[in-house]
Amino acid sequence: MARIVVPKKTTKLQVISQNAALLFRQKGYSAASMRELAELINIEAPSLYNHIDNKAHLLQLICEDIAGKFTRHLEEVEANELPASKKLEQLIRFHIKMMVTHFDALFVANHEWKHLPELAQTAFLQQRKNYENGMVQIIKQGITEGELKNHHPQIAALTILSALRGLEFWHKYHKLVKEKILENNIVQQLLTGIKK
Amino acid sequence: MARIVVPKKTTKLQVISQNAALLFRQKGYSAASMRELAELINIEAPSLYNHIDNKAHLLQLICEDIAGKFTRHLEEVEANELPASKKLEQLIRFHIKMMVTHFDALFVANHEWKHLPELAQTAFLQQRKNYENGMVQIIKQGITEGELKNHHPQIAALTILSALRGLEFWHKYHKLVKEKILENNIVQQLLTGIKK
DNA sequence: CCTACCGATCGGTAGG
DNA sequence: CCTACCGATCGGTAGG
Repeated sequence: MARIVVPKKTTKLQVISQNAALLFRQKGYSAASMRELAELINIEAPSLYNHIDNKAHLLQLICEDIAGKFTRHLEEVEANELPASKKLEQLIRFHIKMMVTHFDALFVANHEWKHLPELAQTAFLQQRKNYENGMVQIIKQGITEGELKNHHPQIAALTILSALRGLEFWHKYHKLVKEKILENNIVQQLLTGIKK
Repeated sequence: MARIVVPKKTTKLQVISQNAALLFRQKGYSAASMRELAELINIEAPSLYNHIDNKAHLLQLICEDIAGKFTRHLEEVEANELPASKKLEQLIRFHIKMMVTHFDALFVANHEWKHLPELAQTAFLQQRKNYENGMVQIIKQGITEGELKNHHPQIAALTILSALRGLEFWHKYHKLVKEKILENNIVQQLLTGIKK
């Protein structure tokens, strides 16, 4: 039997949504026009609608992709039996990796989800909430096991998550500071603080 | 001579810009229309232009006000001779206070500054950069004096600032968790970390 | 502060 | 994938 090779083809829809992520990040979802997007990929604006339903549909693709990646990673982390601090470290490093490899889409998901249609927005926020809850559980585990300080677990999770969400402007330091150094500094600071 | 009493009058411009901050936060600058804004304060849209030059001018007022408040506070903190950790604590607590008292405007300044006209945007980013540099200097001072860990000062400053910028979704917890408890948790976590 | 209104631009459709 | 085009909405002005 012949080996079936599935070529890793980039579909037109993928090209469109990648360029949409770039454009939405640069100008914001509302200020970005479908005509600009079309120009980026050298077609006329109406041709976009052979691949997508409407503008919001594009935003939905971007946000769902990002949410799915984080959700799946959390599940992987939860599946392993590790100390809480190790799990947190894995989550933190994944955030940094995503910021480097999926900068535009992650930025858009973080900033433009308010413009999602109602159903998609509800689903997106639910996944976000689940992710947050997962981190809270890990922190509770760490407190129970005596590894972490007895902080308010939800505040602790939100503080870490908001620090990571702010990773955006670390993107430009990515060229100035070696990535691993950046990553290790952030991990260390979020886990053990800055004070001696 | 008669005592001159200056009444603390809220000008129409202030009413407009407060409502603009609310609207820009809720819908984003680009998606918010001047007609909606006018409706919020029960006048017709063209009447807005008796008080402002244009839509961008409103965004400018909001961002400049926020930037000015942070800049002045930093200068106050720098003027006192205190250990670096105390200075950082003051900055952190001020951020939290601003998030509670100027939520809309701070949110808009953080999220919508990209839509500022070029000159205003340059000035805004310069003030932000100065603020960041001020925090870096404080961290360097703390390292020199042996009080803080020898972290990369700029990464440390950006990590703290991005955590604080994410304060947005703590706004809703403000009713659930007592403000001082929230504040103390955040200060402690950012300074000393979560790990035992 | 209002009415009346304008030019520009938008997302999207029809039809091929 | 294109040309031709539409209805809606936008920021803003004129004139009082």
